[in-house]
Amino acid sequence: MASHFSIQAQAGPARLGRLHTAHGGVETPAFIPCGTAGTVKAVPQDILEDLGAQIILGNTYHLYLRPGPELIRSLGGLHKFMSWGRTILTDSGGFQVFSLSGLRKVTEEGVQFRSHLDGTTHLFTPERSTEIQIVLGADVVMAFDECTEHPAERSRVRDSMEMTLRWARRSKDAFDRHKHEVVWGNHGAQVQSLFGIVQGGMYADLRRESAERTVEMNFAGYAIGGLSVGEPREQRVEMISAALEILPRDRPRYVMGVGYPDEIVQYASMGVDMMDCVLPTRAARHGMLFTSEGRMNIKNQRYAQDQSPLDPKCGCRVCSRYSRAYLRHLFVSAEPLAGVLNTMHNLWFYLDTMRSVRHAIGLGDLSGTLSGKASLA
RNA sequence: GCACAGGUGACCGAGUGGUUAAUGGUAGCAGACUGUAAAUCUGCCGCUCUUAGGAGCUACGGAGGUUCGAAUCCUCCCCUGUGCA
Repeated sequence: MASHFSIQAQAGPARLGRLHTAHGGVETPAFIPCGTAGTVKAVPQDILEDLGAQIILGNTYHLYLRPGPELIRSLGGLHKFMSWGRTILTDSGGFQVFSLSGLRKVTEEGVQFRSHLDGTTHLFTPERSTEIQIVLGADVVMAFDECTEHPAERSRVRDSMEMTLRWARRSKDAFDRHKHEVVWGNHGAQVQSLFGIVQGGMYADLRRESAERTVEMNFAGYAIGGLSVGEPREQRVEMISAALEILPRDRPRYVMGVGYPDEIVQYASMGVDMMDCVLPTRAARHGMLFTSEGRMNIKNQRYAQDQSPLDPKCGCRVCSRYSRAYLRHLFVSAEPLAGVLNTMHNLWFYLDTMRSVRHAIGLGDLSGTLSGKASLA
């Protein structure tokens, strides 16, 4: 059996749902912390569980380069390797086609990367990416796509989109071909599922077409990719709307790489079920914290003697125990604990925001959630 | 006391006649961060004015001097380090 998705309540276009995988349920709308290299940076797995993360994201490209899929397979798969018993979604490496643009060459066959670690050359194809993700043991496998750069001419976006569609087909074929080859632990059955990815740049009609043609391939879920690449927010919303028009309502819909707290609330209210973003974790390590009052930079001089918690309205372990003055001290002193505590807070803020969103959808009214939890940029 | 070596902006440390308010670091102040090449990157960082461009002032231990022009050359003095007495 493959993982499946069920919807429990709706509030307008927003849905309260549950994604079932071999590693437990994921209540949606869900925020997915990014754990690129087999770790959500700065946070131990047990704390991640305490924060309420039900799913995390791993990255095929990074784990492939180091420590390598065969090593992870030999150690029992990514879940066991990193001691994470809940759901894992792996990104295919498609985003690295974008972010490592100076280190790769794209052809129809796939993408040739020069490793950012040691300069060696590696070929990623839809087949290879899919196989690696299967070997890693990801619960949700992402199709290998090209995250198109922005801005881009329409013809360039169309070509890129067409290639992503062909790569989606190849990913799907590879997935169907291999998915019974790997049997993990006590589950006794292969229970991974594959999501397709909608592209189409900043052209709404291309977004719709990409969605239609991706849906024709019948994936377990659908992602909307190629966003948060420098476009204005209104445009992003427009592209998400265009794709959501087409994507089936009975499958999970996942917007990749977003966003600020108020953004994820907004997208959830539009009917998006899953979102991931490095922002809360990266920003935390850089001293930027999200609070009910907006964002704050903990390194600011004005917090040097501030004995109050980061966010008086926050229920997280960091806010209930440590002062702004102490957190500032840790950050300014470059103490590793600064990154740990800051990340714990930011992730709690995101995950708690999603809990509020789910609660509101359950009550049938999302109206208060946006303003109540939003941390404006 | 003698001999070397030095004294540069908050600190460390380049510069050895003009393009030098003075390279780089550090510290400080602020900003950015969206499927993580990110515990990273960017800006500011002598003082006073200015709407911008900019203007004025002060500054390379101290005091003199040479020169059109000195952190840079000369003289004397003060101080620091090392070595010898």
